[in-house]
Amino acid sequence: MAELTRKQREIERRTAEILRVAKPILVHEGFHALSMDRVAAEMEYAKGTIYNHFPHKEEIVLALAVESMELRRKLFEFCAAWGGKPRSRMMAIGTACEFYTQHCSDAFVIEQWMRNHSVWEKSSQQRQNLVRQCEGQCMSLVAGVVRDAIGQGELVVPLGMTPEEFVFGLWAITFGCQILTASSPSLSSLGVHDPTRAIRIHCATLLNGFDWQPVTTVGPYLEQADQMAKDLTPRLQHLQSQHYRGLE
Amino acid sequence: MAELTRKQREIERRTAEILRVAKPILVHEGFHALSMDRVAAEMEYAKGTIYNHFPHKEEIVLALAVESMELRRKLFEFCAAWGGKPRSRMMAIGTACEFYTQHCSDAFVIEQWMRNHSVWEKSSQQRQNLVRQCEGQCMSLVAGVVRDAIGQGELVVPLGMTPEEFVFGLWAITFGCQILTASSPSLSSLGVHDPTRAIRIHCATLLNGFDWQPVTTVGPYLEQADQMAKDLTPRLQHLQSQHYRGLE
DNA sequence: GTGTTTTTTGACGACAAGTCAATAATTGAC
DNA sequence: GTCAATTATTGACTTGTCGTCAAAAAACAC
Repeated sequence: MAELTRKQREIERRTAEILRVAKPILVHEGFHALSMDRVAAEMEYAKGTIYNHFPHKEEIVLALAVESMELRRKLFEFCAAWGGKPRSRMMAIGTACEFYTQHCSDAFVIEQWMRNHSVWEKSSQQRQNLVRQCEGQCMSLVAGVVRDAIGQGELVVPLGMTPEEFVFGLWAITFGCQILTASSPSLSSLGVHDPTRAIRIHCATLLNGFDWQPVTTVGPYLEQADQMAKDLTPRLQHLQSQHYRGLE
Repeated sequence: MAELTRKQREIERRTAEILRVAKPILVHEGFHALSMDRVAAEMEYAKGTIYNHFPHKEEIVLALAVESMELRRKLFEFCAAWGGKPRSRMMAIGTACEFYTQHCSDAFVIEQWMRNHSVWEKSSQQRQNLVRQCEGQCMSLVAGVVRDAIGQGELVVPLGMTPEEFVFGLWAITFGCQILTASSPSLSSLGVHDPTRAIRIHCATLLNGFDWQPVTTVGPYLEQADQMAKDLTPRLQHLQSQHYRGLE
């Protein structure tokens, strides 16, 4: 039994090593540059050995995506419990999203590859479920904050909308902003000079529109957001480094 | 000169034919299934001939994307001029977005492929510019509606935000919703049962949050949106069929 | 009709995915 | 310690695609 575990561990160690080698290739050179031959060559193993770990490169991408999503969930977990009122906890989650995009850019890029049709549909049900599970946990965390707000009488969600559908709006706006920023290099030439600031304003206005108490006007809100980013950044960085240390 | 034009036309006719053949492959079977060999075989030409028209398949995708973006612009042009007050014109544009995603799903899928890193970066500057130009025109149309609202005193955009940054928020939320809907087949299991309705509510609430006059409560807004979709759909369908007829 | 230019063709080299029979290493029974 | 059985590793091989290019065919000019 102990034998089996040692072997098991060795295999897992090498699986992790494959991911470590594959990650910078995927992130910096793109999916097409990530070839099994190249991973094998860089690790000084034969190609067949890599195929013993992953049936195709799409599966490597999804394995990396699971890592990324788990980091995201960690950040969300931390922020969902941060501060006092639900509304400021929601704001903290927004800060986590900004942090993730800006400071965990590898993870963010990997998440985009994961959402690629051809990558997703080729990958195993099992890893798809892991991703979905993480996604569900992130959703639950944020919806939990919304539920708290409703429970405390600070928010009324209109017209039979579920808390999850409420969250979906915020998810769509932050996600959309990030994808557009990443895929439209010329946003500034379109007249959008500071997308992050714009989205902060939109989020604040949206929550005010729902009359989520305490309602905060945009000016003070932006200052609060800056302050919160300053407070949270070192703690999130700590979580991030913990996460990657845990994977070695 | 007339000779040259005839030849020119023949070349263009075949270029269009290539796109006609490539489109269903890309839309229904994905980018990897779209190979030059296959296009050549289906057209009963040699591969080299296809390469005379497009230097690689990424360029085919971008050519299709230009078609798609032009259709989008047409729909936007029509809707930006529809109805009376700026706020209802903005609503019409929202309806156009829904129409585009639901009834021009080919075009919508193509747009997603176009935003793929590896596709975009490989395509020619020239076609990238055509896409950007269309994107810019769409942005201008929508920002124009915002400018009208500001000019008529019905909207105040806060804190030195440009109208384009205002539009960016709406773009992000609709775009984000569409991508998430397309790439998360399990939205419903996350508790999001009617993403379109949710986004309609969010958009209405957001505009109300900005105090864009006339402020409409969510209930009547949803009814209005349904009515507008009913009124606009046949007209948009007409534009759509015109568009594709124009390409033959 | 003939020489020139343009277009089309498909064989070819390069490269990556994924397979698998042969080879090497590990294990555990005795 | 030996050896048969099991397990892991290897890299040559098949298949398929990209993108090129010299040769063949077609179109054209005169």
